[in-house]
Amino acid sequence: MTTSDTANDPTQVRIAWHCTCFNVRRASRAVTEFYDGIMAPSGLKATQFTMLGAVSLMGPASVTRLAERLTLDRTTLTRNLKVLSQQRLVAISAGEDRRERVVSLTDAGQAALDRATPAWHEAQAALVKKFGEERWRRMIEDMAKLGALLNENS
Amino acid sequence: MTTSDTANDPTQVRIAWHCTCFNVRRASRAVTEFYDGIMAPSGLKATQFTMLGAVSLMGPASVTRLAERLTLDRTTLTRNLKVLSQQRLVAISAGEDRRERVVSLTDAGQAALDRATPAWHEAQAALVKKFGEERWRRMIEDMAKLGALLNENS
DNA sequence: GTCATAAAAGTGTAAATACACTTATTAGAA
DNA sequence: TTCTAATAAGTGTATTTACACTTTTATGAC
Repeated sequence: MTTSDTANDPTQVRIAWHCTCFNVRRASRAVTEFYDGIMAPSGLKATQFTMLGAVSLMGPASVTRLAERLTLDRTTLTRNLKVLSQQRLVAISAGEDRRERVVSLTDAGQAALDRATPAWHEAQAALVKKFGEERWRRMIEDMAKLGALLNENS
Repeated sequence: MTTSDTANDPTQVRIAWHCTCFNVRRASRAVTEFYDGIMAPSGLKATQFTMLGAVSLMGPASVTRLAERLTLDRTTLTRNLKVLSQQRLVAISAGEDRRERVVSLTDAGQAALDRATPAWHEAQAALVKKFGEERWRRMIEDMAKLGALLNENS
C-alpha cells in the first residue's frame, strides 16, 4: 500500500482493506494454495482430502448429513462428490430410505487418504510452525467461532 | 487398520477438524454468505464490492497491479473483471504500454459502489458486534499475517 | 538494428461454491 | 386409505478460483 493510494479516500481505504470478507477470502486462497502445493504429489487437493476424511470419519452417510458436518451447501457437496465418485474414491448408493444417497469410502479412497496423509501433516506442521503454535490455535478457534456465530441465526 | 477402526481413530478426527485449510475455507464460506445476504439488495456481491473498491482506490490500473493488490491470481481477476465489465461497472482499455490493459471505474461502477456501501457497513458492523470488537481486530490481523507469511516464500 | 528474452495478458480446462428450481419419496393428517 | 406436506437429492445457471499454455508487445544484449 503506497502513500499515493491512500491519498485518495481514507474511507474507501478502510472499507477495502478492513473488510472481513475480503480478508478471510484472501487467507482462504493463501492457505489453500499452500496446502495444495505440498499435497499435489499425493494426487489429492486439500478440499478433496477433507471430504474423504469426513466420509471416512462418518462412515456411510447421506449427502445431507455430510453437508451439515462440513457446513457446506448440500448442492455444492453433490458437485464435489461427483469428482471423487468419477475417480472411484467414493461410492454412492441408494439408502434404505430411497430418497437418500449413501456415500461411502472405497478401498481406493482409503488408499488415497492414506497416501495423502503424510503430505497433509507436512503442510499443517509447516503452517503451524510459521505462524506460531499458540497464535495458530487461537486463530483456529476464532475461525470456528466465526462459522458457528454466522450460521446459527439463519 | 480396517475401515471401522479408522472411523474411530482420534488421529483422523484431529486431521479432519483441526485442518487449517478446512477451517479457513469454512469461515470464508460463512462470512461470504453473511455479507452476500445483507448486500444482495444492492446488486453487488461482497467479492464484486471488493473489486470495485480496489479499482476505485487505485485509479486506472493494470490487471497485474490490481491482482497483486488483491493477492489474487491474475487469471482469476481477468475472469472476475469480465463479469463487472459486462455489467459496464468497469471499463477496460489498452494502456500506453500496449501489453497492458487498464481497468477503470465507470460512472455506473461508482454508483453501484456508493449504493452498496451502506449495506457493506451494515454487514461489517453486525459481524464485528457479534464477534466482539477486540477479538475481531485480532483475527483480522491474524488473517492478514497468514496471507503475508504464506505468500512471501513462494 | 536484430533477435532472444522477459513481461502482460488472455484461453482452455477444471474444481469449488451456492441460489433457484425440479423430481422423487416418505410421513402424517383427514 | 388417500392425499398433502415435508424431506432428500439433483439440475440449470452463474461466480470465484487457479494451473498450464499461448499470444502479443516491449526490452536489452550483441
